[in-house]
Formats: sequence, structure tokens, C-alpha cells
Amino acid sequence: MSDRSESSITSGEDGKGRIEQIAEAALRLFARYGYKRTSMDDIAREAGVARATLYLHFKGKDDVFRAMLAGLGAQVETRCREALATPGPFAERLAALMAAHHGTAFSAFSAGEHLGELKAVMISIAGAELAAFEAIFIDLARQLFDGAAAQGEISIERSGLRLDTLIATIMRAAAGAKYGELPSCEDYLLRLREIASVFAAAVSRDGALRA
Amino acid sequence: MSDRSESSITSGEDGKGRIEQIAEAALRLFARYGYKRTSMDDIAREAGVARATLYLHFKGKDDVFRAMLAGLGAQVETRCREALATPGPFAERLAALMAAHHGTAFSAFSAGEHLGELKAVMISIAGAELAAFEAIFIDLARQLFDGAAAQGEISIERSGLRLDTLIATIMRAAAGAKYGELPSCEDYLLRLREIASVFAAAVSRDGALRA
DNA sequence: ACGAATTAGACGTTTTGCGTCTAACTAGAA
DNA sequence: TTCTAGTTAGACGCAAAACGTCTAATTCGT
Repeated sequence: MSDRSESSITSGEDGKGRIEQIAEAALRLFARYGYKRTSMDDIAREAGVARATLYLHFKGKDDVFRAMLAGLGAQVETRCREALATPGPFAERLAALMAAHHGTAFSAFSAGEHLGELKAVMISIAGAELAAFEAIFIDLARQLFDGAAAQGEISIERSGLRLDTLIATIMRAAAGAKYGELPSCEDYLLRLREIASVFAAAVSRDGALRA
Repeated sequence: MSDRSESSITSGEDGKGRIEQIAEAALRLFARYGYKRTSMDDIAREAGVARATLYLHFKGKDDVFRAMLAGLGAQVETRCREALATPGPFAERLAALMAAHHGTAFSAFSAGEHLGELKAVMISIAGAELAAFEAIFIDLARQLFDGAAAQGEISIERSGLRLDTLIATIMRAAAGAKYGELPSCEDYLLRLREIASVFAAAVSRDGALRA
């Protein structure tokens, strides 16, 4: 019951329905305090809603978390498509795509130091959403590489890897940029740019890399 | 038992004893998450100590809180005395004293948005420590005003208030500077400077205020 | 007046946290 | 070695909190 389907969002106080409203409140709290330290009561209060209302729309705390991830995924997808729609050299577009995807996700959670816990929770209760989240990037990155290759701007073969592997490697590099001392949001975005320029150079047709 | 007295601090891993070590860990967590959201387990982990060790030195969570406040009070007192030891015009010294007292306390807790809860906890379980905390400022401010008045630099009577009342008013103004939208640490320090210049002008002997 | 959405609040259950306690471990001093 | 003080992991009972469910009352747009 109350399957959190695309039911209504009938009225909406200021344009957004209850579900978005609650998911956004949950995002703020999860980012700041982590999953365990955030109670349903906290979420209800932050969303300005009765606790019972949460259970009208969600099955439980894990369901709220999944909805929050899905909402974040939608936002990330929008930004990624905007980034891809912008013309420019391949290296720039790759950097923009990475910033839109990994950077948006990172900055959403950078209000606290709970990336580790949140990642663990994602894996354990939101595997599907996490996969969808990554699929967004894989799909759009493939479009970017394929398009640039078709126009002769880059040569994927030059990297010595298949496109699948190349993209998977990018994602692992972006994930790795969070390890060790947790970087600030700006530092993380800078590291993403550095990764992007390396990968762009690896497939550049002329071998010359413009900064 | 384990009266948290000035027992030993016998060895000390890097100069600070267990009690300071734990109190500082507690300060970090209380500032970031608030009192209720911080468990004894969290404090033990943050301090790198077993949970049982907490109860060797403190009676309970409230006792840890009080010790943390006392430690903060000691730090504030040090900074206040340093500020008072520095020569300069009265207005500057008052501003420095206020920054040392209220600013230090504020910045210690500015890592989160839990000033309200922490203040309430202070009142309910640490009234004595809170009073001592304020007494530090009252005492030193009195020294500052009396000294400047004795040297003819200021005229307390000019303000139309007794010194006690004047100082109490300063403290209320400093407290009020936190109300409404919680300011950033820099903004709060700026507001303190503004308050200091007003009060300095109120007792200035020549009536001219230098910025 | 009707119905859909929301609300406060109570409920039983599960989980978490508190404070206590014990037995074992470590390290320095005698 | 032995003694002692400090620490530790872990278990315990109890209290508080959080979870998820439910109901009766309320709001609000139509």
C-alpha cells in the first residue's frame, strides 16, 4: 500500500508535491547527520509535516532514503543533459559531464562527513537506485564518446581500451577522488577536472592536450 | 565515586590527560550534532577510548557536558586575560575582550546549528558552569572599565548607568547578536565590534569616536 | 456537504542508549 | 616477579527513543 508511485502531486504548496518536499528534507538531514542519526520524526519536522504523513507516502525510512536518491538522480540527470547539450571541445564536455554527475552528487552530501555511511546504506538498501544512478552517467558518457568519435574528434582505440572499460575506469577514478582525507567540494571538482583532462588526452586524436 | 576532581593527569599521551581528551572530543560532537544526538558511545569513539573509561572519569553524560564547559571556560579565560594584557585605546581593548569571550564561545559551537539546544542544556544541567563562564567576563570587564576610568580615559558616569548595569547590558547585547538568522562566525565577530564601539562611545570622555 | 489529504496522538514492538559491573589486559614501580 | 592503577571488551537490566500501525478528528478544495 502507498507504493510511492507517481500517484498525484495534485496540489503542491509551492509547486512541489509532498513526496519531493519530504525527500528534499530527508536529503538535507541525511547529508548533515547521516542515516542512522536521522529519525523519521526529524524528517517530518524538517519537511513541516506530520509523522503520519510520511507513512502515507513511504513504506519506511529506507523507502524515504530510496526516494531521496531517486530525486537526486533526476536532478543529476537534468544537469548532465544540460552539460552534454553545451557545445565545446571534447575535454571540456567530458569535464562538464563529470562535474554535473559526480560533482552534484558529492556536493549534495558535502554538508557533513557521512559519505561513508551513506554509501554503505545505499549499497544495502538502495542497490537498484544506485545502479540507476550510475547508469545515467554510463549512458550519457557513451553518447559523448561515440559522438566525438563519429566526428573524428577523438579516437577511442587510441586509449587501448574498449569504451565500456574506459567509462568504467572514469567512474572508478571519480570514486577514488573521494578517498583519503575527504576533500572540500571545490577540491573534489578540481580533481574531477584533472581526471577529465587525463582521459581526454588518452583519446585525443592529435595527441596534443590543450589546457 | 570518580568525582572528576583534579585527581591526577599522571602521564598524558601527548601532554593532555584523559579528562581533557574526552572533554575536547565531546565538544566537537556536541557542536556538530547537539547534545541529544550525541551518545556516550560516540564520545568514546571520538576520544579514542573505551566507553567504560568515560565512567571512570565522569558520572554521566551531563558530567561530561559540564567538564566540556569548564574546559571551554578555562580557554576563554586565558584568551580574555591575553586580550586585557594588550595595551591600546579603550574601545579596542573592549572589542578584544568581547571577541575573546563571546567570540571564542560562539566559534566553539559554530560547527553546527545547535546553539539553541546547547544553551538550553547549559541552563538545565550546567547552571553553575554557565554562571562561572559569565563571571569571567564580568570580572575582567570590570577591571577594564575601572582601570580606564582611573586613568581618566573614560567616564562611566557619562553613560548614565552603574558599572554593573553597563556590563550586564553589554552581555545582553552580545547574546542578542546571535538571535534571528544565525550569523556566521565572522558576522558575529563583526557585530561584537559594533557593539563594542557603541559602548565605548557611551563612556568616551571627549565624546569623539574614532573608528 | 462531500471526499481526499492531513493531522495529533496513542499503541505495541524493536532498537538504542545509559549506567553498572566483571574479568582480563597493560604498563610502570617496588 | 608482584603489586597497583588505568584501561579495555563485553555483558547486564532498565529506561528512553524510534519504528511502524492505527484511529478519530480536522482541514481544504470542489
